[in-house]
Amino acid sequence: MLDRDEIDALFPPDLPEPEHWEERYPPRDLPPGAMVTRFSPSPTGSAHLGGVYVAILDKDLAEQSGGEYVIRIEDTDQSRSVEGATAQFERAFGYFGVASEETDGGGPYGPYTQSDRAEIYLTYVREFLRAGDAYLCFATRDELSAAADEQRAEKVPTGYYGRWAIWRDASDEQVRERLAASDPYVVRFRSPGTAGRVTYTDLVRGTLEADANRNDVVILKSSELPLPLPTYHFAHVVDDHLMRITHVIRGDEWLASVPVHLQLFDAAGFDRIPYAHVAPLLKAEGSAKRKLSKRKDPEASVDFYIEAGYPAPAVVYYLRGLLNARLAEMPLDEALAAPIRLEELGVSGALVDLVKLEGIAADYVATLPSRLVLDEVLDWADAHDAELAEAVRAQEDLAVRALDVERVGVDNPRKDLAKWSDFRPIYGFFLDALFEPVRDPADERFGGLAPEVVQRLSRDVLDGYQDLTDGDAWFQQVRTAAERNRFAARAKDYKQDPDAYVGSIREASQVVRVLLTGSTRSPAMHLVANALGEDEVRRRLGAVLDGA
RNA sequence: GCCCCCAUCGUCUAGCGGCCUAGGACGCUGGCCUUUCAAGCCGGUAACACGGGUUCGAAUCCCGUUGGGGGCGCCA
Repeated sequence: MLDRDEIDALFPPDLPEPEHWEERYPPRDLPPGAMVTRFSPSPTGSAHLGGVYVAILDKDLAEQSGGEYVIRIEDTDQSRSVEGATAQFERAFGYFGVASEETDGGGPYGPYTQSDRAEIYLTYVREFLRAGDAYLCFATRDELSAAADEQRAEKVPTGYYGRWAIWRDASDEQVRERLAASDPYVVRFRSPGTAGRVTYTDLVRGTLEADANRNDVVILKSSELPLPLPTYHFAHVVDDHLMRITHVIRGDEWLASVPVHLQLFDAAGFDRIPYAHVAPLLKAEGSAKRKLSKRKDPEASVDFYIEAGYPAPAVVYYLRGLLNARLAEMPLDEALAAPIRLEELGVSGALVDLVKLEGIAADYVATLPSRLVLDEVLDWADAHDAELAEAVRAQEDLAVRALDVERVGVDNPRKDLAKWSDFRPIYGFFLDALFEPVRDPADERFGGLAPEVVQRLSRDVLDGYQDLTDGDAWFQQVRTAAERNRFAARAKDYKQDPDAYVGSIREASQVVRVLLTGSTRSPAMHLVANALGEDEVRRRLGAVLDGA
């Protein structure tokens, strides 16, 4: 082992001792049972839905216990950091209500971005080196991959251990020689290396057992790097200890690394921190399921939900229901306020079901007053659909009236809006700027009726048309025009004797609907007509006569 | 190749040895209501992966098989 002077010479001369950090980040003064959790995303692109999923858990647990919820940015792989990712995170976390007070810009345990904490890690790396719990490794990438090939060929576990751990027991002379030559090195943990098994308790899965770690993992990356940073394993141990985290909640892809982490905590002399490993969000692929992937699945990115304008409470409610099934059975308001319980988390991953989310979102939007819906639509449109924003602002009162149709004063409001982007296809026809009059009497939306019939119907409805507010009276105008054109006045009449008519009242109604809305689906026609006003109704019904 | 985790309707799940002829919700589907489309209401469809044990008794416990997921990086 190198002399202490030689080890210290590898580090900045003014590097603090561990005591310095221990004092700077003292144990938190919190009530008993308070949980301190942390959400630690990597800024490698847009935020992942799975991140929001875990963050909801983290934040809820901290808040319900009177603890703290920390957001820490894990950017120890500088080459993968994406410009602007942190800003995007902030927007996304704000949208879904999982932002934190304790992150960069606030909080006594900062900085909260790992690349800003390099000095802290170095203190502890030096400490490991001094204690002989770590050593310098000059192995090249080629040597490492050759070792792995060999291990696979011998059908033994891959890794840096045993006779493949070529620098573990290297002589001081060898090390000094490489150091003198300024060869790049990494710092590796000297694993206790004992064979055997470890058992530990996971808060989600209970007692787990695995082979003890004997792999000398890298704890500090290459000395070649402009800023040598630790690997995840080491940063996790140091940060979660110094930030006084009480519960490490993370994706279950980390399960296999627990034996390493446990050894690192022990070697550092830190108290172990309980783990809760959360199953990932899944995506169906054919009959198989796999982890929701940001690369392959657009719905894995939180931007997907923000861009489509899914209301945040609906998404959060859905995610909470996946976390704890109990919450999915409760009404939204109640479920958002109810605590999430760690012990109720499922152990196998859940499929993200967009159909179910749509249903939840539609139910939620149906509970909102029209004015509020429109405000949300406008907020969304300002960022994602400028044309819609302009069209709505030009006729805001009409837009509110449009939303009122079959929403206000009824027992069962329409559930036709799941997300803000739905407004345009469903209510856009109300707005002059977005409505495209139907001029072609042969348009396929009329369901194949003869163009002359379409035109005659339109003309007859128009003849003496009144903007009646009584639904039956209003519709009587359509019925009269329909009868005059040999449509059955009632669906039943048509059913009894189809040959006596050119069609039923249904087809005739559809013609009027299409002329009025451009769509084969719409809220009750007389309400639409009332909202539009008589002049506009006449304009729209008449459009199909222009060519005649 | 080695290691770990998981396994109830299409989906989310209830179930923690007898209350299970397996319950609920979403979906799908039939009907009712309705001038259309929704909404609403009523009904239907559909699962304990397989094979061995243990037990008077197993969806529940044990073993194995199969299937799925994850890990084995100077990525997190």
